[in-house]
This record gives sequence, C-alpha cells and structure tokens, in this order.
Amino acid sequence: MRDRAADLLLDWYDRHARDLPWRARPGAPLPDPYHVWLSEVMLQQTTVAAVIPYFEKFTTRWPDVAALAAAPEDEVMAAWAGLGYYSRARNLVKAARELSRSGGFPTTEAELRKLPGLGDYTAAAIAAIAFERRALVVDANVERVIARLFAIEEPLPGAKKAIRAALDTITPERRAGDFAQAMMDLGSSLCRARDAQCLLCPWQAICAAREAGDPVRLPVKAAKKAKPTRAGTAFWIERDGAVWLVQRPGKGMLGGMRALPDDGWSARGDGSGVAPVAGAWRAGGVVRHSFTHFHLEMGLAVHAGAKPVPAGDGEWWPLDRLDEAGLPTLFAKAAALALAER
DNA sequence: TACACGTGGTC
DNA sequence: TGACCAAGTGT
Repeated sequence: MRDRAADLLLDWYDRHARDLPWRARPGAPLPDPYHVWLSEVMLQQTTVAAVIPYFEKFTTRWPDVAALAAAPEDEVMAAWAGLGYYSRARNLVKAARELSRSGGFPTTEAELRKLPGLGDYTAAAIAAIAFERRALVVDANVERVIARLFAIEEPLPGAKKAIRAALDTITPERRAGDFAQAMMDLGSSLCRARDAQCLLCPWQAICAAREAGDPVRLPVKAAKKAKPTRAGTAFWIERDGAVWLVQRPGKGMLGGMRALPDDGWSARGDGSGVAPVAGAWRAGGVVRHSFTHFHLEMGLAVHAGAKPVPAGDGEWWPLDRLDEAGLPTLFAKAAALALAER
C-alpha cells in the first residue's frame, strides 16, 4: 500500500503541482529554507491567495533571516497588518533572532519544533520541504484526504491520532517535500471540504470513502459552539491633522498592534463605554466585524471638542500617513469610516 | 482538552 | 446572510 499510494500521488504531483512563489524554481534542488519557513508561518490558517502578496512584500523588504532579525519588531508587525493572527509576526521576529544567533536553520523536525511559532505541523513541513526529511506533515488538507482515503469515521479532533497512524503507512522515504506538498495540493484542488473531484483523483481506485459512495461526508467534525456578539466603542481623537493611536498590549486580541483607543471590549464581554479623554463626543457609525470566536459591533465615537489631550500612552499619527500605521482590519475599517464622513 | 486567536472568500 | 472554511500554535 505504501509505495502504491505514494507513487500514484507523486506521479500526479509531477503533472499538476501548483507554481507558488515559495516553491523551488525549476532546476533548483531545494527551496530556500527562509522562504519555506516564512510561507509556512503565513499559511497557518490562511489561504494561499491571501499570503502571496505578503510573502512578496516580506521577501523583498527582508530577503533573508539576517535582514528579518535586524528589523525593528514594530515594523514587522505593521507589515503583517491585515493578515491576522498577529502573534505569528511577533514569533517570527523572535525566531529570526534565534536563528541569526545560532547560525542558521536546524534541519531536523525536533530542533525546528523548538522555535517559537513552529508547532507540529510547521516543524514537519519545513523538515520535509526544505531538508527532505521524512516527516508526518498533517494539516487540515491532510486530515481530510487521509480520513477519506482510509474511511476514518471517528470525528475530529479525536481522530488525529488515527489519521497520523494512517498517514505513516503511506509516507515514503523518498521525495519527502514533494509528498507533503502533493498531499496539500490534492486536498486544496481535488479533495476539497465541500466537493470531491474523484474522477480526476490519482487515488480514485484505492479510496475507501469513494468506494463507500459519499466521500464528502468525511471527515466528521465535532459541533462548534455558538459565537457571542459583543459591543464596544473605539474613539477617534483628532488634532492638527493627526489622530491619536495607541499600541495594544503584547498578548491577547490584536496583541502588539497599533489601534484606535477603545473601551476594553473583548471576547468575554462588552466594553465599558469610558473614553480616554473627557469632552463632547458624537456618534460616528458602527463597524461590524467577526472574529473566530465572537462577533463585535464596535461603535465609533468622534471627539467633538478642540485640542483634546488623551490620558495614557499613545502617539499623534499624521492622517496623511495613516496607511503606514499598520492598523489591523477592524481599526482600518473604523478609520475609513471616520475619514469618509469628515 | 478546550479555548483564544484574524481575516476574507464561499455558498 | 450567517456559518463554514483555510498550509495551526500557544496556553
């Protein structure tokens, strides 16, 4: 089974591999480990289409690990703005500095796993793709493909152990990187969550879920909890052609990012409504935004007085350079709303 | 283990 | 249009 399945998949990959900016150029033996690492971190829970422009921006601005290690953290955070899961950017800088200090990338899965931001998936992916180490590379694509190939009925996340064991039986010793990427390409192009193109699949003759007749039913997933809706306020404070921005705490929601001051809304509860400066406020509209685990209705309050002096740390950011502030999408929406009605 | 953690596209 | 989904990690 091992060699048969792997051969079918690798033959398919030789004909249908996607051309992606972080993959090795034709003729090159292996891709740049820096490119593999950067792309894999960006791709965590993030679509290829969303990643490509960020990958190009990062590799142009910081062409290697040493350049990224030397970059000020807040510049990296601002460059990451809009991509989401901002702890990835903070860990990226931390890992770059560790790599720079230690003289480069480790080549084993176990050593890679110690770097901040590298979990089981990413460490295995880099070991396989950048260093041709045999590894069990398990992402959502692989879980889906394996659950179908072996007709694993146990619901996720409980089925993870069985999926790893099944994957182990078909993972070859050779072409580790191609095999891992072929699994993910198969999952994203043919064996998709809501749609399985079995007639085009290299495994159509050996797939247990196809044999059973309803591959899209798998994998079974545990029911998800309902998302609460929270309410909060962000405050637009303007003075002399600049707006007051704060830096959010390093941990938690939008950690370390520049933002408009707000009233402390969170996934756990509504904001207090308390403004960072006294005075007259007028309503500036509402921004609706959905996070992974809650919905937010964030009202925008616009300071209507003259020369306000906010309490606490922050900075006056010139309005004509607001696009360089690196606001996460929620606050970029709020700023666009404020600017549209001025 | 279960939950916190972003965003944009899809149906 | 709201829920699901996408190359997961940290706690």
